[in-house]
Amino acid sequence: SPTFRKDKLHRCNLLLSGDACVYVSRSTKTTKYTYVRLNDLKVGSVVNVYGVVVFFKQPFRSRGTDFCSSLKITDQSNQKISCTIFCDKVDSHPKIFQIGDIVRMHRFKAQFFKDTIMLVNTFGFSVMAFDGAVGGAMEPRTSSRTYHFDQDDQRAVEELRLWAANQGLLPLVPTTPLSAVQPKTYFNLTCQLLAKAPVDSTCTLLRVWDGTRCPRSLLKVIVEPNVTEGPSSLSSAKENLIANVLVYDNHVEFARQLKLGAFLRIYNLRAIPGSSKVPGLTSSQSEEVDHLAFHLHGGTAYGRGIRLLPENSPDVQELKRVIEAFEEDEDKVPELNDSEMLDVWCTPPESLGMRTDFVLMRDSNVCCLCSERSCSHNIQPVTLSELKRSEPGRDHHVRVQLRSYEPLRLHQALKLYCSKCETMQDVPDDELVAELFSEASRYSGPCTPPQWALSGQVSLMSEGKSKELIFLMGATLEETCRLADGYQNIVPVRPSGGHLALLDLSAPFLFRGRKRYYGCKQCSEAALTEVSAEGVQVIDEKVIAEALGVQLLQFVLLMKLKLQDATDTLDVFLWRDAELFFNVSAEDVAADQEAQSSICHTVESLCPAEGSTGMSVFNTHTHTHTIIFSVGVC
DNA sequence: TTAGGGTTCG
Repeated sequence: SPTFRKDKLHRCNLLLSGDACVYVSRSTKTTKYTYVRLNDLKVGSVVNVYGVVVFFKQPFRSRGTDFCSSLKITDQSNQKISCTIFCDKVDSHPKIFQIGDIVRMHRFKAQFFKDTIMLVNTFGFSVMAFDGAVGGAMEPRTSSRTYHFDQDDQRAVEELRLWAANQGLLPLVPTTPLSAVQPKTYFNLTCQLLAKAPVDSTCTLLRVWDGTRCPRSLLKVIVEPNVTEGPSSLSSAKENLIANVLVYDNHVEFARQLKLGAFLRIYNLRAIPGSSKVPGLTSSQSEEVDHLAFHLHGGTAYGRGIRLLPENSPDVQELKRVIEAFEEDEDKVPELNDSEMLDVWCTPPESLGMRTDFVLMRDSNVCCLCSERSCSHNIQPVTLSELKRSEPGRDHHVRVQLRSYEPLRLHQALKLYCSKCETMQDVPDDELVAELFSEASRYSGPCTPPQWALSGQVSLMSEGKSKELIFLMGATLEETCRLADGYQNIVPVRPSGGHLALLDLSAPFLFRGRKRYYGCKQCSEAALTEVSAEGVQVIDEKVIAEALGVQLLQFVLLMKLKLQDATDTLDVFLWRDAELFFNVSAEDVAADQEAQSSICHTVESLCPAEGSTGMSVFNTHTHTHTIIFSVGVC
């Protein structure tokens, strides 16, 4: 089509009939982009530029329909240029982490505003960001599936880094640890989110930490436990490190979307000494005077905002090291050293049997929905130290407190289990899956779909197609998910050796609504064959997995709990009966927010608040190498 | 279209 732009990706719906077949080729010829210096912008021209960020605002919701980012950049010409980006997709905005980051901007229009020239994005724009440190990672931060980045780009980034370093543009301390926060100052904080709670419609509480201890006592904000997302109580050592951050107004929406365990950078956070009134408090906070409160005021002045930092960013890696060091220190258990525990944590469960491990089940007394347990409840409780000395193969009751649990981030408790080879693995994160989709769509070539497959157009939001199976090629993860909203069964495929094949099995082989299904790499012998709907009411994941030669992986929950009584502590694993214990299915947990919240509530209700004498009774049954607990509450 | 850097209601 003449309306297609060369070297651009175009998306279109194709309606094919009969044996019609369409090949869409992508040019491998690369365009040479030209970049202009910031002192050479002509009003009205659309340009590509490189620059060092000297000021930025994270994307914020504008009064229009888009998010808006605001930057000021400079380059070797020393000209400082303001840039505005409007885009409804936050992901398309520049991912700026700190002053001194480098950006590459394509298709920005130079225009006049208040007697000065500035840049605004135009149709087809793209933005990339890079670490600004000399010798830093060259990996571009971009959401683009396909992007152009060659040696010239690398050189441009390196040159800007050197220049910026000589100009002293990189801040010496981009963020301040809690241990160095001064009262009455504004600072940037890199931290992990442990819990959050809405305070009122204009204010949300974020409980964060960075593993360092603020020498000043911190404001203790108490909100109703039932509105808190995340653990309502933590060990006192950990509690002392937690900063309560109150975020207001426009930041509330962003805060609401944050997931527990996320790594954040909060910009322009204000440390306020002394008492301050906090809405919705249930304790007499105002009497406390010598404490620091942290406020993220409303508005975007001075770049106020919050950004989610990716796990692989160097700052997050460093933060994790500090946090882990603290946790290791706190978690020292005499009978098991940390590396041993870590081994277990990362070891498939079949080898857990080689150790004295414990699996918890929830007792019928706790929750009426649970089935009756076979153990009897007139067994006298034993202490943990007695239990540890006992021979395997016996039933026990123990009266203990649940001191802590891991992982704090629920999604890490969710694992994929292969019943055939009995191995367990983490659920691949979206970033990895998206990359697999993107990889699969990059390889094109002649491809003959099997005779039984019909090619054609699909429209979104089709209902009642429970017997339909769609093989989808060349779509992104996002597109696949969107399509899965309307279709029951979607199998992503890629061309391979002239035929259709499944994607790498690290990616889900099947999407059914919000649910994703994975196959075992080791045990599957995947081949694309026709799935017969005959004799079945609904084509479900089992039918499809079997037809495709995929060994279906099962969602399971794995948690580590630390039990404590007056005599000892005991680390126990909750695995085989985790679903019964929580009264949710792991598969639902993978796709359903409500199931996730239900687990949080259960764990929190069993983890007694600091100083409480609340006790739980755990009934245990030991056999060979595993002790099974059945839990009741007294 | 929106914003167009420049501290707060809390």
